[in-house]
Amino acid sequence: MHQKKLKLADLAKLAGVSTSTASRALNDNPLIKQETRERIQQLAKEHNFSLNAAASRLRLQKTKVIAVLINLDSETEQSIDDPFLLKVVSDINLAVNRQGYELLLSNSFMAGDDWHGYFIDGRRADGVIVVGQGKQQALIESASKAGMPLVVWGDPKTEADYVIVGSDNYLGGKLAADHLISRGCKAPLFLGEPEHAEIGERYSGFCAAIASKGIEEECQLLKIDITSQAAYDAINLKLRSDGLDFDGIFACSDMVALGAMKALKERYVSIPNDVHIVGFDDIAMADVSFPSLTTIRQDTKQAGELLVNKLLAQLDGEQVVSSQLAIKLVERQSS
Amino acid sequence: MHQKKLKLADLAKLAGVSTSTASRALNDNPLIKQETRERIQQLAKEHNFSLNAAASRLRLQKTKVIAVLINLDSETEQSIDDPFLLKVVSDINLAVNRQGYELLLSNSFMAGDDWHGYFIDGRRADGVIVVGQGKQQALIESASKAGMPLVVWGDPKTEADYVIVGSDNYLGGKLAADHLISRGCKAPLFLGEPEHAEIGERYSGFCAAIASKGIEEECQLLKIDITSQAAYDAINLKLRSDGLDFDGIFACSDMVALGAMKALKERYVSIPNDVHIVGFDDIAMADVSFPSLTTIRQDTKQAGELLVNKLLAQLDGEQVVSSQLAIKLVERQSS
DNA sequence: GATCTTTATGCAAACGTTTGCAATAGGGCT
DNA sequence: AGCCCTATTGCAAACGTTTGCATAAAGATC
Repeated sequence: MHQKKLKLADLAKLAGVSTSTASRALNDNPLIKQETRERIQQLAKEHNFSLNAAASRLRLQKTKVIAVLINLDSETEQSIDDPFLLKVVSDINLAVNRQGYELLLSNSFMAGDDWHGYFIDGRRADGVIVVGQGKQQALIESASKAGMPLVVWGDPKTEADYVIVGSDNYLGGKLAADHLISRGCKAPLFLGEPEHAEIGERYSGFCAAIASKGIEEECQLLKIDITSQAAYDAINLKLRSDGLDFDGIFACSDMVALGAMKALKERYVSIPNDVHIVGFDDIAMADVSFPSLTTIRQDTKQAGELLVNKLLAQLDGEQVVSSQLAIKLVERQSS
Repeated sequence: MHQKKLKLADLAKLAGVSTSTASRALNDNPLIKQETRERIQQLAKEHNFSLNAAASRLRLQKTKVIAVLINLDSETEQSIDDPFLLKVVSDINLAVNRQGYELLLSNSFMAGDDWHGYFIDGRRADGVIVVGQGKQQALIESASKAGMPLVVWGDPKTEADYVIVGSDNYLGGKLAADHLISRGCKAPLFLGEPEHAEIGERYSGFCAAIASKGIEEECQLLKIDITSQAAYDAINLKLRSDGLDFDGIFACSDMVALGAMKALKERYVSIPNDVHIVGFDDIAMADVSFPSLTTIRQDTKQAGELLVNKLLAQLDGEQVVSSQLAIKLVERQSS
């Protein structure tokens, strides 16, 4: 078993100095003689000493913690299933750590209605990153109004008085449409729910590109949930009722694209000969599927870093604005 | 902006009681008259009051936090890519929350070498759940020896003096092999690295079933990393050098299976006619791939709950032992 | 040698809870 | 009236840091 926990005072006694000196030494305060500092740090290491974070946070009124708030499906309280969002969280985690902060993984269930109260007043975190397309606009709004340091992963073009980081969804939609057209598509189909802000932008970009080629007559929109199952079902249904009246698909996410692909393949629709498909996200699966999936890549690593940096800048009192990540078309076999 | 943060003393003053009464009231302590309790709780709600978690933790010597330690690839410091592990984390999150605890998402990079010191002495968490096949056996061992409350996601058959929760990998391997054989496979191939504990068990179960049918002569093992890319490359290479000298694959994970499937499809090997495939995990993609993937389902929801419950039991001083989760063969088109 | 800097350290208060113990009031009983 | 018992509340200490201010020692300047 473990020996009794050392407190700073014990360490100080061991070193023959006062607690204040020990504290300053561990924090590398230049007020303390270099030599003393090193001696105490060495001693701390030998004894596996660690500061009590609770005490430290109480005294400093800072936690060195960033909370990541994942919007759960409020109906089912389901955990997130979309691999893309989980990847974003994972990359945020790394970025947070690189800055010496810790990551509190939370969700709408824990945080309740008063996010500022829970996280900030409750001294659980210094700031919050919100991830995931929730219907929680109102809660975000009011937390932001209450002065909670906050950055949101979403569509950066959205008008809001809080900071948003996200991809250039409009351009993504445009690129996807241009690509489909360049492949000879005459009757492209958009698969997704444009009411959702990010997807709405993708749809706008998509439509703009389509319109500029004058083929908007033949362009269709199929509103579905952002899951592969929904895409699979929707495409199946559509093929049964309308037949194959489209020759290209732009799916609002890779998971959606893969669901659609499966439905098509089951009915022996050839990809990309009969239907060209473009997805969005570039999750790992996009490269592994057969045929591999052409898609618009979102840079999650950069996203994580940007989200964190902007939040920390806010904590430093800087004025911060929303910003947009570059996206990139990755051509593969499906188109 | 936000009004100045209320402290418990302020709330007490507003209610016309002492701090101690207010504290007890908020914690629903029966020492306080029911009516007073309700009045104070009501008042707290009205003023969006929340207790300072730092102060509370300092006083209580408890954090009500559980840390989840994800073993990063120590070489590349890459974030996790495997959708299955991320799903496990996500389900742990829910289970943790349901118990009224919070989740600190951490990794080997932050925790350093002295996990007990960092998490427990540092009062960052009350206990730790380790996820992910790290080479960190030694660190786990010593943290456990130091008395750190700990549960590990891994292979529960492994001899260890800490508590492990995981699926019945041996049985999973057996089921997979039996299934392949029942489909007429005569020359099955195992895809994965048996040095890894969990995969080793799957391989043992697989071999046992194969041997009982007397076809071990034709059985092959292809050692690869647990990524779809590695599987894709390995199968490609094998087809080129040996030709198609197997008629079934048991992949150590779904991602691996999907990588293998892609390589086969590109060479027009028919699935399941020429080669039957069984994966492991049952990630969302297994159902969406084409053909959909037969696989051994691991129950991540139950895993999350079991991991958390066992950890909390340890915190309550109970004696806890490793345990095994039931798995299930999910038959789909690939076999 | 007296005064002023500079350098290095220690003292003690404060951060906001929780809780053992003491205190008070009210009621029932003899 | 005196006593005990119960129900409810308050006082004050403690959790382990960090930091403004005071102090002490040593060197620099006149």
